[in-house]
Amino acid sequence: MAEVDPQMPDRARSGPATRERIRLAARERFARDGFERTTIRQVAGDAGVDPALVMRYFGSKPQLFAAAAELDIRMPRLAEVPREHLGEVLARHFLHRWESDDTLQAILRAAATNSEAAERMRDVFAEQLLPVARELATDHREAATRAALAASQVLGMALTRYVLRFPAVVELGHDELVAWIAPTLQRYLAGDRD
Amino acid sequence: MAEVDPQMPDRARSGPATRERIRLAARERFARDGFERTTIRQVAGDAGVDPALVMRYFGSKPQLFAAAAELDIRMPRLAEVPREHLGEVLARHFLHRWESDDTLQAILRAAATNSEAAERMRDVFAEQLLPVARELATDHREAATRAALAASQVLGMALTRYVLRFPAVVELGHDELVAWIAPTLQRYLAGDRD
DNA sequence: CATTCAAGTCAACAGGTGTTGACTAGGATG
DNA sequence: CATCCTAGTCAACACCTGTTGACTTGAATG
Repeated sequence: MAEVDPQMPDRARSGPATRERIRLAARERFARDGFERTTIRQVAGDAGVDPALVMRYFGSKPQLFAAAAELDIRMPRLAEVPREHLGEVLARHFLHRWESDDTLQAILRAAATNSEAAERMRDVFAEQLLPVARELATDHREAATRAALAASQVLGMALTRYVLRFPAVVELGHDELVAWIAPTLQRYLAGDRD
Repeated sequence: MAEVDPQMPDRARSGPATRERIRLAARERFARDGFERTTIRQVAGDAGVDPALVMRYFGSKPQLFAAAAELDIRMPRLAEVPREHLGEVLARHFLHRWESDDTLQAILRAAATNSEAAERMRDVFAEQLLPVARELATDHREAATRAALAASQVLGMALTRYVLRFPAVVELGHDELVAWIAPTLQRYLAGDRD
């Protein structure tokens, strides 16, 4: 039977737990420094572990990134949202999503130089926005265009706020940012062209 | 007196010319691969030159990047543009600007991991859009917000089109793209909040 | 022709990288 | 107690990086 706190020297010697500690440390580094500037030795150091253990658990640096960038796409219930408020709900959702953890920042920073990360970013937005656009526009091609345009504004906001850190964007509160951006998303997804 | 074509073995042995060749090769690499993945040896190879010569001319890799990312900010005459067409003129200007050479792509890719490049990107947009916003909004703080929001859409477009290569954005022609984005810029710079 | 000075090359350095394989703890099980 | 398997460490590998200093080339000048 397993003892309760059998006076562990420093930390429990549990496989899955350290694996998760490594994964989170990697996510933070990738989010802050991007793919190439993040080193296995740094991640190992942050997790209090030998670099070889990182390799043992994840196989290679790209695989470590893939694991660190895993994302569960939680979209809000949009069926019950009135069509004219879709832009607002989406703007608020994405803002919260980008700030609740640093997975998306990690993917974005890495995507600038890593084509796998770029592909993952495309997939994320295809899964999140395409269904919404398809429900509003019957034409598939037009729906894809509208979803991508909405993505361009969401990503532009994320880029200027979290990566390039434009002061004027960083200083805006959630409500202000939503007030500015929601109408843009609304028009891209459901509006006319002007 | 200088001979005209004195049967050069391969290329003229001119300092400034090779320096410029190196600078352009570096710009291309930085635009394609970002800062860290670009190596001095690659740039030297592209320019048909020894790596040591790159160092001799530019001093260090960051200084090489700074030289490669030099940009002359050519803004169109905006004084004679009717206020209600500002968005359209700007959208078209930026689209052309991003595609006429790869300097901005180089800065954008590098900016994801390099804080100097991020600062340069902030400066570029401060110089380009702030004056426009200031002419339309008397309040300096509001002008800065409006300029930054316009920047977020321009950069979001550039990111999805040139870096992440969202198919739906890549496939759009200039006119279509302008038709979609111009109203957004117009509203950010000169419109109400909704 | 001899000199000179810029243009350019060569070979090496010191340090950091991802990755590997052999080794060592350490707690549960027989 | 002996065994066994997982968790973890150690030391090294091969390679690539930015950067340096000594050297060579080559064309113009005196």
